[in-house]
Amino acid sequence: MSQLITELFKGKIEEVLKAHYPSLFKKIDINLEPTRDKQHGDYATNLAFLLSREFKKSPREIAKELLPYLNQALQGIAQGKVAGGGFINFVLEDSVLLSSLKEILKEKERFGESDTGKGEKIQVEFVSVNPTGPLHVGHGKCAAFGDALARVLKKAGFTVEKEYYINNAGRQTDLLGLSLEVRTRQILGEEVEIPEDGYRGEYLVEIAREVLKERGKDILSLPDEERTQLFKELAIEKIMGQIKGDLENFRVQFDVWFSEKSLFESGEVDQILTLLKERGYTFEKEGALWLKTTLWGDDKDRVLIRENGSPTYFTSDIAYHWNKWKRGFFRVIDVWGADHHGYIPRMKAAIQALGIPEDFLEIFIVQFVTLLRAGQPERMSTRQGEFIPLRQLVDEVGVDVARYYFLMRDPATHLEFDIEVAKKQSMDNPVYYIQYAHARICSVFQERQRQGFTEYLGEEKIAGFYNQEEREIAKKLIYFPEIVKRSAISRQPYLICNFLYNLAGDFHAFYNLHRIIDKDKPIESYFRLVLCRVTQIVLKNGLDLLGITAPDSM
RNA sequence: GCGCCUGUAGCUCAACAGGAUAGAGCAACGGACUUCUAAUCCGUAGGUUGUGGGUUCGACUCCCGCCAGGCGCGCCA
Repeated sequence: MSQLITELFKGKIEEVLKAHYPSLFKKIDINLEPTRDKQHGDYATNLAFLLSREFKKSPREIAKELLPYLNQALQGIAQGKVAGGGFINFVLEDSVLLSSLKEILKEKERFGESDTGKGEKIQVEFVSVNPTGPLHVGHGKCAAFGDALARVLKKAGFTVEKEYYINNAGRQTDLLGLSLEVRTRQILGEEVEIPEDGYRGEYLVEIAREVLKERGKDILSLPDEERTQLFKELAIEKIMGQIKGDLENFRVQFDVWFSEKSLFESGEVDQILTLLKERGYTFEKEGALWLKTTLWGDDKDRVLIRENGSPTYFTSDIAYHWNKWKRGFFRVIDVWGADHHGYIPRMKAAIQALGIPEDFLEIFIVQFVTLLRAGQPERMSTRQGEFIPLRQLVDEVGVDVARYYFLMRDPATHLEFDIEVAKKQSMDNPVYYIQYAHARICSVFQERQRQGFTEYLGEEKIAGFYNQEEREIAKKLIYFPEIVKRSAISRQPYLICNFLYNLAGDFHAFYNLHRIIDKDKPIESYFRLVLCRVTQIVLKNGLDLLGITAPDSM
């Protein structure tokens, strides 16, 4: 894989600093970034501002001093100029851009990869919805985020495992089983009511019908304990089946489906309790066993074992994270819905109570989605049985659009998702804008076929840019691996969305201004076709990271 | 009351771990298809970055106070 351009750059700048400012070179965090304004060249550094503090000289003066050395070190890569109050602006040599394009041609679908992650094992656990109902739109946002994040991390050189934690133990699942039994009885005409905290969603009626069809009504005459257990298992099995189906339909696949129940069966929950007791972080009060989470900044201590002797969800969660730790991950990332954010301090505390470094666990909170339809907000809550299933949204707008809308923003912010806008196949819709660029390129290649313009002129004919628009595209393309890297490190897949959107914009602008295939100018045409090919590769690779298709025609 | 998230153009959002004149799309207005997909492009207009202080060469960005909205504060999960 090719070296990241800014890293190459920074290495050279460091050499200069080392040679001329040896005392400072370690202290300074070189900031080199692509310029926002083309007038300022391709890359800029604020180095002189940082040095001026130490040397008590004006930044501009320092920049001027530094410039000859930098230009010498960057010979053949870029040349700099001093601008503004002390910025040093660099213009990349065309030859660097051109050779990078050739590398993209060679790397194809691998382009964008880097060794940022050094193969470190990292786990992304997401969705992990209680199997008490189908996935709704909010879960979709978690699913899109977790999945894209995993893809991005992998591209950046991490070894990634995607995991779903199945909450198949505890009181909620008991209630679920009970609710299903009630629904089944209701179908048979019995006058029974769903328990107060039970699940009232229509989906249980459906499942009840299935159960009756498959098992017959004899199921209801089984002995109490057996019957309760069976209804619980059936409910979980059916609902997990639905959830898996919904996720697959949404192009989300998991490497591991981890069962909460297994933590009890393996004795890990008991082990964790013993461990915490041994470490001296537990105490008894009011008949319950508590963990001193306040030692690590939690608001209050938390119950591990209830007065009635049963462990809380928190306890199995601790065992779960202990299990993750034992599996040798370098980091684990939990993606949680916004309603769980109050849970973060206690989980972080638990990690530390176990003696695990705090930064082992990263928790990302995904804020809610507000669905709009004709200006009417639609609310979601699994408990009340009022929600828009993910499946329904996907049926309406498609997987590509749904995924893109969920991914295009920082998940920590509230998302307004207007179904009507998303359905429009128009410029309101950024997904189509990006996909359209890809389809257009495909169509250019079809046109090439039709015109019989198929001769291969060879790399040596890639001589130089014919206009500014081509150069802009090339500049953007070579930055893709760095965007992937940044996206991975900051855990923000939406950077990929922004990048692709801008790249598509540059391509559309180029396309409208310049004829690509011109039989009278074969070398020029050939170069532009190469540029198209390379753009196509990057668009495709970027869309892959988002789990979105790159259509050949639209 | 406490905690977390959010506040940028009429609307939806950018601004890359403080950088140069705060940018896109939509909506409005005006242009570009006998030529590789007009789901596109080009242009005009639109701003006291919620508000008051502070930190510094420089603040949408960091710190403190206020205001507004969302969410959470169970021996539920």
